[in-house]
Amino acid sequence: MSPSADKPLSLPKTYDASKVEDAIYSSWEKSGAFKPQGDGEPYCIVLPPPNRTGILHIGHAVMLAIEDLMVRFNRMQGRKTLWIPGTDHAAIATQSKVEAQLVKKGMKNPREELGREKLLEEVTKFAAQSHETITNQVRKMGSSCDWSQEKYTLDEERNKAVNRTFEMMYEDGIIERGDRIVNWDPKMQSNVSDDEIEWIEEKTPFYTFKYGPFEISTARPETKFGDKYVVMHPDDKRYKKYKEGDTFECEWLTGKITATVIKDKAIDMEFGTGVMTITPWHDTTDFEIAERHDLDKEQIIDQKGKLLPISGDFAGMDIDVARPKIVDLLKKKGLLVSTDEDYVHRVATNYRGSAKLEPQIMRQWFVRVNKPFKVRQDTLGKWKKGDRATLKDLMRHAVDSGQTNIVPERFTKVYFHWIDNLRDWCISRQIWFGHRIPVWYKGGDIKVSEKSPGKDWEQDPDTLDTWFSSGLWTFSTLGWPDEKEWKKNREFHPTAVLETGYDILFFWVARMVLMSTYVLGEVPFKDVYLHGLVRDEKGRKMSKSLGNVIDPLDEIKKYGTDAVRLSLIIGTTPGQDTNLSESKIQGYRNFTNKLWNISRFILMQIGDPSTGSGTIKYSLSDAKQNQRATLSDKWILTRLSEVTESVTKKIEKYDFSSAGEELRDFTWGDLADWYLEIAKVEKGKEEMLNHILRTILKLWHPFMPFVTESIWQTAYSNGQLITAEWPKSESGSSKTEVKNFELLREIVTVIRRLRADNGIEPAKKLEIVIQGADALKDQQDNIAALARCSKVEFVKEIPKDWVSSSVGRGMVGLNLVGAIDVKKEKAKLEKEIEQTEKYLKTLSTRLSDPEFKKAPKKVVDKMRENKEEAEQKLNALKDRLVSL
RNA sequence: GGACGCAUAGCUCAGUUGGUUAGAGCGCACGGUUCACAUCCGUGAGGUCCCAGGUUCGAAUCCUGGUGCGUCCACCA
Repeated sequence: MSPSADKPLSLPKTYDASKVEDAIYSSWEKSGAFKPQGDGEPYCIVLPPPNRTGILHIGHAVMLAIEDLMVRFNRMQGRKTLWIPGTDHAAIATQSKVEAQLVKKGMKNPREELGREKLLEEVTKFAAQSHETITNQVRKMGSSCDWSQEKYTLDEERNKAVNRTFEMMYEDGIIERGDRIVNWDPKMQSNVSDDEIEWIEEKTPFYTFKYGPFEISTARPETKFGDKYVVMHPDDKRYKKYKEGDTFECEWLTGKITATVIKDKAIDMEFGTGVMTITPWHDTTDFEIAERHDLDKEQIIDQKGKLLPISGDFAGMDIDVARPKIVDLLKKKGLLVSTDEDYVHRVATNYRGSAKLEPQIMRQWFVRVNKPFKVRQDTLGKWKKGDRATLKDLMRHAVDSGQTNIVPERFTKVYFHWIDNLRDWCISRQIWFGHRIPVWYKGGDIKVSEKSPGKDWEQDPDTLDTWFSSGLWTFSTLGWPDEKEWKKNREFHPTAVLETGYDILFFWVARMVLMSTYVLGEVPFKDVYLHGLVRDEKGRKMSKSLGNVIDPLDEIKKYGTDAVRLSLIIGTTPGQDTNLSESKIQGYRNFTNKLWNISRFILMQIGDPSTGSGTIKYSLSDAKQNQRATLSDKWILTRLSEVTESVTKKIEKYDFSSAGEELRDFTWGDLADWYLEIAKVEKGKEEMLNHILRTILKLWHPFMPFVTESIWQTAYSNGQLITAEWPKSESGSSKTEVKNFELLREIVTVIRRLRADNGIEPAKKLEIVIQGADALKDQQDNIAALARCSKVEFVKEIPKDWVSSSVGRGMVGLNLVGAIDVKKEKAKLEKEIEQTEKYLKTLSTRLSDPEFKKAPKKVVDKMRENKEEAEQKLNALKDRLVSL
């Protein structure tokens, strides 16, 4: 019972996370607990690979906290659990970061100065360093992933997967090369995909010029050199007299030109004059118009952002420099009609570097999303092998058929909308870091092959979009296309869930669906769980410039990993952005310490927990144990069982926040504040306490792996908590006991309030009497201890000169001899009577309404019960008032 | 222009098929240190559930309209 003198517990008063976390982590890793074990149902998550560009940020921390929670939960439930870690080479991001570093060191143009091989060496070196940093940080978060299976998006095996997929798609005709308009980044010297565009608002002068008989407006006069088509809407009455194909002479930038009238529905009649000239080489819409009408396309701006000879005197000039000069020229020619200085439009920038993008027509590789091909497998359900479908069809079907489920559900709509608007995916990039396109050229011949087909063949210099390899991630990490590896891991695919931020739903999630359904005929994951963005306490995005960035590693150092994890899980809902403040983390640090002290108290109560009587399970269905159990035991066991069941269900439903909150309320509000207080009075609870402690440590483990494991290993010498069995809820519950215990709590609270209201110091012991709670007659000692009273008595009527208050169906009285103010006491009672009467009235009207019969029985019963209780309470109050 | 989300206590947010007199954490006020924990304990104050209609016996919850904030997509000559 008492702390055993011969084996003093070495638990300090305060939990110090920084002292134990690293050791615990490496003990887990060494023990092999992170590896899939047993022959339970397979459960697999692939870690969204962090980029090898820098350090772990708060978004990663959310991801790791949630994924580790799911993984630990499933592992403890006996599933054969595998969490595969890895990193992403993040092609453009990484190469441009290294280039920027080299420029900072004094290099002018790293690509020219170093050449392909040397630059790649530099980038690879940097990526290796980043890898060390980032994986150590992933460990710091407590992530229980199987490091022996770590993968890299750019390693040899993943390259095989990429090449194999490329070959398949090329064979099926859905990878094609073509001259099309792409988003060219003049700074990066590469194109980027539509999804990588970030639109930024910009105020630019908006000029209106005379163009023959028309007026046209533009914010970009520097692109207008080759313009020789004037386009209007076919239904525009203002320009009825002009017919498609009409030509006219007009004075323009480089002198007289012949322009042609084109009619196209892409024109917005409301905008500007309803007429525009087009620059097909440098504008997506214009390009499409030109394609429709088979018009000439001319390049005006080169790939470095300088004007070409077509611009005459401006040739070689930077576009920003040329623009005002071009306007001057047109003004001198008398062609400038007006200038709107307040015009705001949106310009396309690269979301990774915020450089302005310049559309260009270039020869690139594309994945055709709308082109039908012969489906390779029957496994998707909708198609037989050989049926024709498009990649879009596959992507839509995966979610439509319920094979993949998105949480929260509303993102399903967003997903479908994205697919509907999806254009062909440009996959070639003009950078060197990444998977080289497995295509070889010799004269006019093209061959797709991993290795050189022979002498004089030259490989395509470009690399693939980083998302091409990321798209394969769920199965390339499991060994595909290597037959042996893939066979070994086949059981883990489709993976259970893909957990990531909603901001990369399009970039990544959708592309994984595309790749997996195409290559394997199988969805990549059963569920998608999307978490929200973490913002600062005012709801602003975290950014270096605002100085509001919360670095998870700093917080871990200060408050411990468990506190950081809880702060990211509790109070957040899927798909919803959350605000995080340091004080929130502090609050959860307090809670970890509370749990520590709860455990410390229990361990001191029960002495040596690992020996004891040997019985650790405590069950109400065991008659012997049931007989010995007190009211508080039955209450806490029932609650524990309820909480176990509810928390399990909530985690299964991805409702982590609510699960954590419920556990916290139970641990702090029920266990610590009530049961442990009673345990100080009622003795002989060793087995109970042991059972409760073991259960809550297990329940908390997925949320707070470190503190729980630390306590577990201090208390129980055999085994680790990480691989312990998840608790099961009991079938037997004691509803009456729960109710009675709640009444006990209410009585104690009422007494505490009475004391506070009457200014009685807590140290002063008092006599109390209770009227009408006979079920609690054996609880005098507990009530006395909890409410700090010297004597508790059950009576028929409360003495006149005692202060009182209603509780449940009865009254509680407190001996304040002589101090009672009858007038005040009466007023208090009258007010309470009034409130109760009002409440009764609403209940009565509702109950007597014949229509109320429509309500479910449960509701009606509950309301009847409430009414009865209120009536008894009213009687008690009235009696008391009379007696005064 | 299209779609989505949010609006509940001073702050951050729960509130799961509509059903007790709407909740938590933080903050605030008051009281408390021997005996697990001051990273603690106890008590309390604080709400027109954004507004207006509607459906219903019953609405924070469902419907319609509006206001404010935010996000995504498309377009911007």
